[in-house]
Amino acid sequence: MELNDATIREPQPNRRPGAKRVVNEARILAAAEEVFAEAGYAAASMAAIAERAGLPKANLHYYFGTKEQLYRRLLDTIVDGWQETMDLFTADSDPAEAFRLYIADKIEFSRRRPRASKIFANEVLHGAPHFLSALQGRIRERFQRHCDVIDGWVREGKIAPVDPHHLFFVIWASTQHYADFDIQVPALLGKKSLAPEDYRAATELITRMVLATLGLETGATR
Amino acid sequence: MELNDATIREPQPNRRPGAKRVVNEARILAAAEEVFAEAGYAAASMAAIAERAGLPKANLHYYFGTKEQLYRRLLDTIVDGWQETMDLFTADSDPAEAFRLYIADKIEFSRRRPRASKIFANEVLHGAPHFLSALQGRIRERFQRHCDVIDGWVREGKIAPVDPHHLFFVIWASTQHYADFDIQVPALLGKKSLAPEDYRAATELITRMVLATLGLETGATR
DNA sequence: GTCTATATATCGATAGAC
DNA sequence: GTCTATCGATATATAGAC
Repeated sequence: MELNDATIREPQPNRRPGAKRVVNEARILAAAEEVFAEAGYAAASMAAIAERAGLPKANLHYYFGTKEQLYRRLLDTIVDGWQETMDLFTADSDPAEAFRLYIADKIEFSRRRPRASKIFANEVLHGAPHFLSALQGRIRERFQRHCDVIDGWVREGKIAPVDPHHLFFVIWASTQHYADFDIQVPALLGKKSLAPEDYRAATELITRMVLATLGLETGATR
Repeated sequence: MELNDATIREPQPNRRPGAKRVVNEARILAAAEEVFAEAGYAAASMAAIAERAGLPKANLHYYFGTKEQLYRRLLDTIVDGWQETMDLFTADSDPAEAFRLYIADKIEFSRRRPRASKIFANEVLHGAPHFLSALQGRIRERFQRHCDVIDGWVREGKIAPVDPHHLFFVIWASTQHYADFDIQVPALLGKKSLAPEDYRAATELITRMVLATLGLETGATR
């Protein structure tokens, strides 16, 4: 379709066809992330998402079909970038530096996108009905390869013997705790919300715990 | 009321009056723990709880009034026993032994009552609407006293310097992970469900991490 | 105390006018 | 493409017979 007078009735004639779809889908996804994180999948309502997106409820179904399709689209985008961070665990990377960067990255994600972390936590908490097959399939396969790298470091004597699976479970649990429990943590610290120094304290403690366990502690805790 | 012929129409005449109430409330609470854990508060239905308890839906309202009252009763009983375990952190207890026992106890709770842990996690995850005031009040006060004990150990040189708040956050996150994420953990391990040795591996790793961080590692990892 | 029947509200999803 | 009106299902809660 050419951009001539025939397109004059289009709301934004200077954009390519479908531009409005892109904008509206982004608005809906942003609203959906908020509502799904606050309420959970089952309790989230399409009406609430529509209201927060500033669109009629029927538009959501026009763009995404069903509530489940909208949710899965959101869940996929969250998890896709999830494992990429783990790619810094390669056979020839420096163990201490790799764990340092990984933990800092995970805490930073908890600070910047707590809602994404909460959506994932809620999904797993209630049996991962939309995600179990991926978890048993591609997610596990990639996770196992990263664990193999850690096992290699152990065999080479670069780090103390450790079960990499459980080590990652502890790192994930600890770092994601600062997103998923971001109501409880400041409440127990007697604060209204978490400040940058709280995230820094968490990063340093978790890093120190991991490095000490692996015999990589360089001495001072900084 | 005497146990004479006048009581013959009672279903269980040998029990005291109100015994049936006790039995039915227990059945309802047990069913509610399952349904609330699987679905979350908002998505759990009184009909589902009634079905699992083997009682008509109206009986639940007769015994507990509203869905929220039933939920709060359940939440309170869960959290009440929660902090008691922390009482083994006293000024004159042995630090290494206290953390060893505490972590083992937390993992054992995750293994035996994963649903209780999930109900609590779901509550906090979605803003703790039924629990925030307790969290900012009595829970925090008691937590702070336990943190003061740890601070005392640091001043006396019994353990390496550490922020007790964040240390407990990491311990809670790691131990409760094996309940709240009990779908993900076996899936990533390539198992159908967690075996006793998995919980033992988790306990030993978390204990080792904490003791190493506090300078309490006795040498061999066992 | 127990349970059927139902009131009222809200859910996801869609038909159909524009 | 957009939005109003509405359908059928399901939610919490309760009235009232037993």
